[in-house]
Amino acid sequence: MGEEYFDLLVYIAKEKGLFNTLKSSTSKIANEMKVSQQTISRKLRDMEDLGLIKREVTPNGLSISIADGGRAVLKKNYLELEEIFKEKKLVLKGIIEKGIGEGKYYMSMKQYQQQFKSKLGFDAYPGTLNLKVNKVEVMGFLSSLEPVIIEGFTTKSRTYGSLTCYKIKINGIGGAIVIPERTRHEEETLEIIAPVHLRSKLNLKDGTVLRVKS
Amino acid sequence: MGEEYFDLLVYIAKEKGLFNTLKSSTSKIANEMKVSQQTISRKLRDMEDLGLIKREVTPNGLSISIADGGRAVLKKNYLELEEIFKEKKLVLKGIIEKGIGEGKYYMSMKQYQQQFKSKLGFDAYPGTLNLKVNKVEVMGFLSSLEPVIIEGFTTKSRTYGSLTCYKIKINGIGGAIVIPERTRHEEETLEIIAPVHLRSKLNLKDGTVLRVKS
DNA sequence: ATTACTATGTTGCGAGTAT
DNA sequence: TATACTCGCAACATAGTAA
Repeated sequence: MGEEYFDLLVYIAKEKGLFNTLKSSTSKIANEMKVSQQTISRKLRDMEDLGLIKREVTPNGLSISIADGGRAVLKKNYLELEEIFKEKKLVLKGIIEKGIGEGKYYMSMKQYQQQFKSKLGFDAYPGTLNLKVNKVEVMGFLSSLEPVIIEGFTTKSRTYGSLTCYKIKINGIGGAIVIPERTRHEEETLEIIAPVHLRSKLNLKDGTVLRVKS
Repeated sequence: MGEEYFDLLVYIAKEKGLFNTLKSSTSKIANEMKVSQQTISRKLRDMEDLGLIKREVTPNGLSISIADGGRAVLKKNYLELEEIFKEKKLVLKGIIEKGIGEGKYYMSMKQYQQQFKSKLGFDAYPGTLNLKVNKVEVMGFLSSLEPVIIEGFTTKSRTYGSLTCYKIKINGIGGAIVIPERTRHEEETLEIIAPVHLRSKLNLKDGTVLRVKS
């Protein structure tokens, strides 16, 4: 292939862009790229043969510009990487888990409820749906969403931490993923809130596969 | 460095994104990338050692996901290429040349003038300013601009070809670069039109260096 | 079927040096 | 100074095959 020419092609393009001519020397480029002068000399000759660059040798240096072939290689790689980074995961898959009851407890606090209403736009049903998910998939899914911070508070009996929420849709119903402060990073269960009791409304059972969308 | 792992990293990321796990086999990947099974096997092991991927070997295949190091490499390359492709040359430098008179001739045709007014937004002064420029710089400059096509027409005496125009600013005055149809590709002189006589308005003389902006 | 070892090609790198 | 040879060595790729 031609993988070994890519870095040098990027170097040239970064120096003077895709269309201008770079006046330099093999030793100068070699120094900056931390390889030998001989390697740069050989690579540039090879790249010229491959139609990646145009090259003109003068007594005291080189004139290098990127040829159509080189631009094509750069663009191909750019588009591939753009595809990778611009792709945002729109659906998260998980399996319904038996709730452990804690969600119901803190969900009922009016200090949280008021913020759910004002920041998420709905009165949350007092309880959470637990969804077992793949940790890395969650990262990809959440990374494209805007976090909504629900502030914590303290009562005379205990302290309630802040919550990070992400608005989602569950079978068309607007809800949110709720991640309590200081959740273990290895956590593989997400808690989901919604204005209705999702379990009965959507007839969900433990083990059901559920897809939520952003 | 690690240039030889880049293509494989891109392959994995394209398959399943930056966060999901790819279940495949060394021979399947080798087939698709047109290298040997042994090479893929070795490279994946190396990439795991380098912290580019996470890898799990099972009796009937592999689970591969991209690690933080791999994401860093991909992102670095993405940002470099984005810089190269997103950089739009905003200024084009040239030297005022003596006009050859032809511009003035066709500029006065009302069939062109009507289109200048409707498509470029100004009545063009009947004459062009000739600017000697670097061919490759022109390509970089024009590639980021929207071409405006002025249709050709035929009179009883001759045919007037279509013109490709690019709106620009010359010292703050809105004008356009005009490239006649079938211009020689090696042409190094651009013709510029504007609503005023640029030469007198801007006190330009032959040999003056002029910068036009998009 | 897998992955990955060993042995053997092949290619790339760079020190020395010619031009 | 510059580019670009030659050539010894190291790195990479692959065929065969073990596990």
